[in-house]
Amino acid sequence: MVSPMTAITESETDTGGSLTSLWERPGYLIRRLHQIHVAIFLDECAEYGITPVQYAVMTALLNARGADQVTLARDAGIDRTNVADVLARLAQRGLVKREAGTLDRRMRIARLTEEGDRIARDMEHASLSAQAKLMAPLSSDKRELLMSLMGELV
Amino acid sequence: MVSPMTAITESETDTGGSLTSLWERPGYLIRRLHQIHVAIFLDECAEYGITPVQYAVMTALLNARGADQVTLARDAGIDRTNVADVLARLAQRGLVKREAGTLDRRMRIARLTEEGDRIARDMEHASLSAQAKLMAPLSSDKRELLMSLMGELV
DNA sequence: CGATTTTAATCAGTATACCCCGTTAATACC
DNA sequence: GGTATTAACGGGGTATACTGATTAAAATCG
Repeated sequence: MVSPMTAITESETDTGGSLTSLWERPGYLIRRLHQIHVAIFLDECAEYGITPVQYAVMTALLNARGADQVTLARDAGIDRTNVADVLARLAQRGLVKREAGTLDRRMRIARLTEEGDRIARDMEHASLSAQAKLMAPLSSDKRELLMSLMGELV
Repeated sequence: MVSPMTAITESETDTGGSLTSLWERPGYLIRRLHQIHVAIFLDECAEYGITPVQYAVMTALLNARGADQVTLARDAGIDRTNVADVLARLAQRGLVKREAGTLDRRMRIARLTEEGDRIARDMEHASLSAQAKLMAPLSSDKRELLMSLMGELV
């Protein structure tokens, strides 16, 4: 019984043959989970004005300082073309700088600026807080279970 | 931490101190899962040219034939303003028609056309196939476990 | 060595998804 | 009655995500 309580029962709506509830399907649950996480993250990190994806890229740059866009895309789990957009936005805000590669001049190596480095580290606690809120309904056992199950699929 | 911002001459990339792996965080796993599901769905339903969200709206319309946009948004788990966009695209393709409500004339009741109804039912197997592909790495026990855990969070 | 292929990045275009604001019309409430 | 409240539309704005096509540099092969 996953019905999202639609209290509207006009004669115009016919809650007739229910095939399969949407919420018994993994895709919808995953999409909703994703929406909820983004909302929580944005709320928690509102003071920084950084989105989850931007934070992913910044964290990837923090771990491997200096990376080309393909490596960055793989590390952060983002499309290659999208990395360029995200980097452009971060660069516009002065959090990231890009230089032409010396070894391979096709590449453009992205690095965090000092401010980008500082913000990325400051946001650590906000990120952890967002995770905690997201997983709050579950016990720690269930959290680990969920993480390992999702890890198997990815 | 290693000295910040030192010129890296030889390799340009410094796989330095790893703080926390991105993939040990729930948000990244959820985002990746979402991306993977969308990709599988689009691939599986390429012949119909229907996106997951469009299919969600169509399925919601299939279960409750005739629904206003607010109800539709809640049932499908989509933003209210976005429902209008999705419905407009579906209406343009002749899969959905919208009529003014009779009981509450503020509402516009959306319904599937015959073609929309047919396509929605035809896509059932493609949707199930996409789910199967997504959850393939897990045993049926683990699938149910994952579903129930995600259900708790949503 | 020259020619082909592969790769990195960019640009253009489309679609989702969320947010804000204001407006209009109809309903519901006091 | 008048006053919220609600449903939808309109516009604009931003960010994610993908598809192509293109350019330039590198690697590979004949």
